[in-house]
Amino acid sequence: MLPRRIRYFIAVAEEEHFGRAASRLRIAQPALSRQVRLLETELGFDLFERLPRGVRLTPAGQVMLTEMQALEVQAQAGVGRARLAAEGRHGTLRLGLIESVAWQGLVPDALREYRQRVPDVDVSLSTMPTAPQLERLRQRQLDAAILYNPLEVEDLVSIRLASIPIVLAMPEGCPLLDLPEIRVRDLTGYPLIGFQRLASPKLFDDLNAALVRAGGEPTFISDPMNEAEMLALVSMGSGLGLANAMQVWRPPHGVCFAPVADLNVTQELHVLHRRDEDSPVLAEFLAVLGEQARAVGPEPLFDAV
Amino acid sequence: MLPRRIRYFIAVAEEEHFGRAASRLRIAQPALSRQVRLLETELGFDLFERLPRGVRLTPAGQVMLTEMQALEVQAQAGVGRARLAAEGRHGTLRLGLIESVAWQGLVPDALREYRQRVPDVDVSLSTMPTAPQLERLRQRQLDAAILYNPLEVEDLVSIRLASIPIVLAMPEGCPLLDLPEIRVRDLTGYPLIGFQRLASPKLFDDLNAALVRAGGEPTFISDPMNEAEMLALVSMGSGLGLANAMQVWRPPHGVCFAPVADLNVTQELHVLHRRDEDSPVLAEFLAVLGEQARAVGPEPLFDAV
DNA sequence: TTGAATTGATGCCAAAATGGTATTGGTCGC
DNA sequence: GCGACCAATACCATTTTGGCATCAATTCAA
Repeated sequence: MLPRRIRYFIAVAEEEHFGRAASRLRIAQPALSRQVRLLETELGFDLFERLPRGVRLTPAGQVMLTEMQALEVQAQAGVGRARLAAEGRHGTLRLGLIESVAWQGLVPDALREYRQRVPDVDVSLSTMPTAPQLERLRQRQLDAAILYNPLEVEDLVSIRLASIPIVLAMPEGCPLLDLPEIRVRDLTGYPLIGFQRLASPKLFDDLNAALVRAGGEPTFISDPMNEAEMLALVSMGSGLGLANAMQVWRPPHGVCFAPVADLNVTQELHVLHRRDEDSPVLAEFLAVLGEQARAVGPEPLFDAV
Repeated sequence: MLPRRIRYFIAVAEEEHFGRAASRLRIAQPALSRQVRLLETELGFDLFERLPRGVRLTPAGQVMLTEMQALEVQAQAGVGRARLAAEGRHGTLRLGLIESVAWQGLVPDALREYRQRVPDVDVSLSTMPTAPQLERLRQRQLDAAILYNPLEVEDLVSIRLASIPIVLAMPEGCPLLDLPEIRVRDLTGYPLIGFQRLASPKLFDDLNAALVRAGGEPTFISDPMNEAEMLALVSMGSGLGLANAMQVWRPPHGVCFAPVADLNVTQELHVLHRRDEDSPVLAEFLAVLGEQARAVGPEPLFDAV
């Protein structure tokens, strides 16, 4: 990865002998002689002293040799790093995700496995809501996004990773906790804390449909901006909430979770990336994520609750 | 000073556009296209993503760009240093010298001036006796040697720098110090400390001849190995010594120096180098030495005593 | 002292690499 | 759909590089 003439110079300088250098380079001696002469002409100063018998490096030649040998090493290393990047074993993976998925389970497991497999890749994590993730993904500020229920992402590739069930969030001491099994009907009479449809339209609609179908009569008493706010209200005893099962791993103080037997609503965890993105760094990450998703199974968190 | 294809790659990567890169490189676009393709084939991985409109660097290409830009800088710098060396403004000057000449006067002045003039040259000083200096000079372990009265150096170039007078070394309180002028005859009766002829044959012979000619009757009482040992004996009050005037600048404790008016013996300070040595680093150093020698004059140290 | 051996340089031609012009194929914007 | 844009391809010219034979200078040995 150095110019031919420089490689030739290094060979002659190391051998201090045109003949030996030529055979080492597998070219004829006159050709080598000429290339070195041309290099000297190009540089404007001599690299070798021509002695009656053999050659010797000039002081400038000695400096040149040292410098060019160092350059060769750096060139090799540089190409090596580029090759690692081409193989996905070096580079940067910019990953956006919903905060709660990073706590436990599939995503952190996959990240741990990925870092172990390709330790030279820098993984940059940014937790943010769905909309900003999609925006940054399209703007090439992220390489992949992990979020729930993606909508209007025909321009992106979306891979389903897992179904995360919806669980009931109750304040401590809630009578429902004593039931062997909670069903939708049991919720009748309790105030329910909802959320703005805008925050997650599909979940909102799924929940409403499921609650009605199961014979419940949901009474939503407020609509906080996000899941954390909702859980805060639950914790204050304002009512019950329906939350993503991932919250189980970091229950807010004074909040208990339990599955609702006949509420068959899930959030679909997806990983998304640009359709034109073919980086091996990303490909490897997607592969690891896929393996982990298959290993964990389709509904990993129900049992854990 | 990088392979053509690498330079081309850098241009295209920086422009992210083959047409612009081609005109910047003053070649036609198809030629550039082909060279980049060939580079990719050679490397075994792609550097650019070909989009319907324009190109974009792959992750490997981005790494490659960074690496190759750094390489270009290092290559430039390396050739620059070699060029400096060719102009004598960079490199290494390995100088051997007799310890005492480095203390004051011509040699340190010249070194100071030289370092100021060509600050990029590393000067390596080794103080050693005459014989090892000549040996190492011939073995190319030194570039120049500064010593007294060189003999049998027909294979080397020898340039006379200065005549250093011989002065009388006396212990403190010596009665001779009260004389307005010391002459050889005054030394009669004092024990004289000599030195082994082998250490400096010419000085030994010169001194003997001069002492006899001036009517003295030298009585040598011992023959130490070198000047430092001799001065130590003088300091102990064992007798008087005849020393190189350079010693004046670092008088051993309890030793006083004075010229001997009618002892017209000098040591000739020479700089020597190999006959085949044409390094600009050396040439510049010799020039500085020559200037300093002319500036200081033929017998600089007599006045200083 | 002479002749063989060694070593790098030179002359000449062949091969390979590189460059230029014309053109194609694909996509975008109007 | 038409023109503009952009890179790729085809084909030929030019430049660079390589090989072979030979030379020139010097060394070494007989």
